[in-house]
Amino acid sequence: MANFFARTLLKWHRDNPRPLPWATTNPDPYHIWLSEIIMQQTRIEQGTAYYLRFVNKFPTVDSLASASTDQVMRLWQGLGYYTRARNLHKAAKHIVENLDSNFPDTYEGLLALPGIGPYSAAAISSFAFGRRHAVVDGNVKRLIARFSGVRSSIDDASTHLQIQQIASTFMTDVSTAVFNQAIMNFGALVCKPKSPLCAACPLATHCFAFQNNLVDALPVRTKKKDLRERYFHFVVLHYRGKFLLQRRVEKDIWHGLYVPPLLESKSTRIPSHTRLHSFVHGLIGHDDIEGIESSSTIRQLLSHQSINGRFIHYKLLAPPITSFETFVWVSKKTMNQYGKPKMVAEMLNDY
DNA sequence: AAATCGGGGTC
DNA sequence: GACCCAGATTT
Repeated sequence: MANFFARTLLKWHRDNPRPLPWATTNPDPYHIWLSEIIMQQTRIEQGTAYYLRFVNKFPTVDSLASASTDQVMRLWQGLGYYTRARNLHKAAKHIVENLDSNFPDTYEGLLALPGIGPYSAAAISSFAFGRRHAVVDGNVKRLIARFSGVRSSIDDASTHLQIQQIASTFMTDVSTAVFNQAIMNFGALVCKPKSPLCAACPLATHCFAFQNNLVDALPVRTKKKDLRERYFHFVVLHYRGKFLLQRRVEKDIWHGLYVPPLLESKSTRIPSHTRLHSFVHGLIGHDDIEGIESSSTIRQLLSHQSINGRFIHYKLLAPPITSFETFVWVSKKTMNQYGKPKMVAEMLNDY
């Protein structure tokens, strides 16, 4: 079975090339690493443009390490899961400062870097250094759950381990890098989540799900919980051609991005005049302001939250008295230096 | 083990 | 709308 799987998979791979900018005949570990971090939980079609921008702006790990946090976050804007960007930057600095700018060339060495977990350690160690570690990503879990008839939830850690072992068995006696590339491509292009191409699938003759009419029932996934509704009232303070942005800090969404100061509430209802003025006073030390306009509510769905955002604009009638370390007063021009969440970037572009 | 972290494409 | 993506990290 293992022999059939690998032989068939690799033949399909030869017949169906999928050019990827970072997968060249002479792979650069920096390029492989960069691509793997960017592609975590991201479709190739979405992430490739970001990869090209990063590798163009930061051609080497040294150039990435010397960049500012704001530069990195700005380039990452729109890609989501921003902890990836901060860990990418942290790892780059670590490699330059402590590893003489050389990437670890083992699975364990890579795993120790921030932002690199089991999948990325397997991917980078195999693609860049030819190490024998089978990758297990969403594609591989789905494909093997169907092919081998894995009935337990692919979200369980024990199932993940089981699939990892099956993949390792299938990988025997073939090039690790080619096998890993092939199995992910196959999962993405043939054994798709919805409407997989079973009629054209070369593995179908030995596929448990196909033979037992369970293709739509596998893989089994754990039901996810409902979204948390949140209501953000962004307060946009305008003063002499500039407006205030604030860097978001840890333990919430959009860490490291910049947003107008926001007042969170339990409903879509606009906060009271009193509460808004008190909030502004806490920010700039006075509330000598004049309301300009308020937007309607904009809804943005995240993986675990539903954000209902509203923008309330004020003009300052006196200069700000107080400030905070996270504040930046930006103009239309300088605002582009800072990474912002989608709904904030769109509001500023439209305003 | 479960929760958390974005945004976009696809059906 | 629901699902899911070259997952990792924290709780």
